Amino acid sequence: MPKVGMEPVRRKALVDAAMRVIGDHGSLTVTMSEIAKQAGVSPALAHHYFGSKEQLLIETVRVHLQRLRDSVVTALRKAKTPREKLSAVIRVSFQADQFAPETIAAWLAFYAEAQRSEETRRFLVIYARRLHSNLVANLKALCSASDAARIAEGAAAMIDGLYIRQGLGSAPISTEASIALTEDYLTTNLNALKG
Amino acid sequence: MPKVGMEPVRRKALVDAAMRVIGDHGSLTVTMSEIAKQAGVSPALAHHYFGSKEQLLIETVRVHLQRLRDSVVTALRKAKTPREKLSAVIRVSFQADQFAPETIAAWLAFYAEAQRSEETRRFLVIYARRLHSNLVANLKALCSASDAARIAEGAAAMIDGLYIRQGLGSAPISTEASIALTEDYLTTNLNALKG
DNA sequence: TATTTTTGATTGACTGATCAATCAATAAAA
DNA sequence: TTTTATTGATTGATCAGTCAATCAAAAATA
Repeated sequence: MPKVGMEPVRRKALVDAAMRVIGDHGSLTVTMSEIAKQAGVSPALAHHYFGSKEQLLIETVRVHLQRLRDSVVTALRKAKTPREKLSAVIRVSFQADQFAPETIAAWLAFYAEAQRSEETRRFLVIYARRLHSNLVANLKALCSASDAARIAEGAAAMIDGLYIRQGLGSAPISTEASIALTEDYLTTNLNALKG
Repeated sequence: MPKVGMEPVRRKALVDAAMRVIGDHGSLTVTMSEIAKQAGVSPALAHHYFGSKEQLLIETVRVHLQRLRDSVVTALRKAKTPREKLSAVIRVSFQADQFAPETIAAWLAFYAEAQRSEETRRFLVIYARRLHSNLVANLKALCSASDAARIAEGAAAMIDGLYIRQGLGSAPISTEASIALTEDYLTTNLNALKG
């Protein structure tokens, strides 16, 4: 079996498996065995590459936030005007894979974990700040800095809130409806300033 | 020691202890021992009264949501006009004890748990629906039913989002700022309809 | 009132299961 | 042969849940 150069392959497989298992389970109290099984390796190998369960979970957060970031960067590049860039940021937040119930469940679990794990919190804070600053940067082209800060705060909260409510699955909102609500928030606020 | 009629006293103590320990710990992976210790009783007694850890946690959610509901009812009674009632609902959501970091951490943990525990989800869904319907009921007095539904959806999402972001502690927002943002959302939307 | 019986409250000690983490051993490439 | 990949077996710790025993108040009885 042992071919050389498996490390990056296994790491990716384990990180992906962790996300899937955590999403299905809706909690971080998943066993290394489950994750390893999902990745098609032994639990011992997971420990070999990550050292500990905690480290694997932290890596899982890091990698998935990195991917999210890449999506945002790509979407921002495609958009031309500030208003289009704002829409792009919103759209990525609600894109299909992010809005899947298991993905939401996983993020929810990580948000809870951030209460305990300093490193997990650090990554989530970086993400939150980036979202905020992307919004502010483009809003500034359309209104004053102080208004931009306020609107960005509200929009970010709304995005996160729509997420958590989607996770509950009480009143399942479609991707389009979520985007529409957030877009509407921006539009209404910007119009109110003009008028 | 044994005085008769301790059951309700112990149940309350354990439910309160659970909330505190979960909040401090930022997770539901707390031991019955910790909870019992915090409540000043033995772990065995916790099992005696609640049967299982899961049942204690479910009771904890139920009791605390009930208290939240009572707060809302009281606040609604004091408010006169629909617009005042909307403000009352918002204010209760962000009232001091609800906005404390440990309380937020606990709710976050329960939201995550709702992915697994049918009963926990049921209670949280009931709360979400009630928040929504309180908002809709009073908005209807100020705008059309369809606008009311939309605005309520946005406001509820914003409230939940401000919560989760507060929990992260990245950009700590004050109670007043959170209330202001949500109020502003309502006002701006209602004005946009009039204008 | 004094004594006995009953019952609710309470716990220490124990058990069985689970799980993260370790390690020594194996197998295949280099 | 040395290095890298991989796992089965094992360990040690943790914890939910159980149980038999204790203690003291209350209720019944004398």
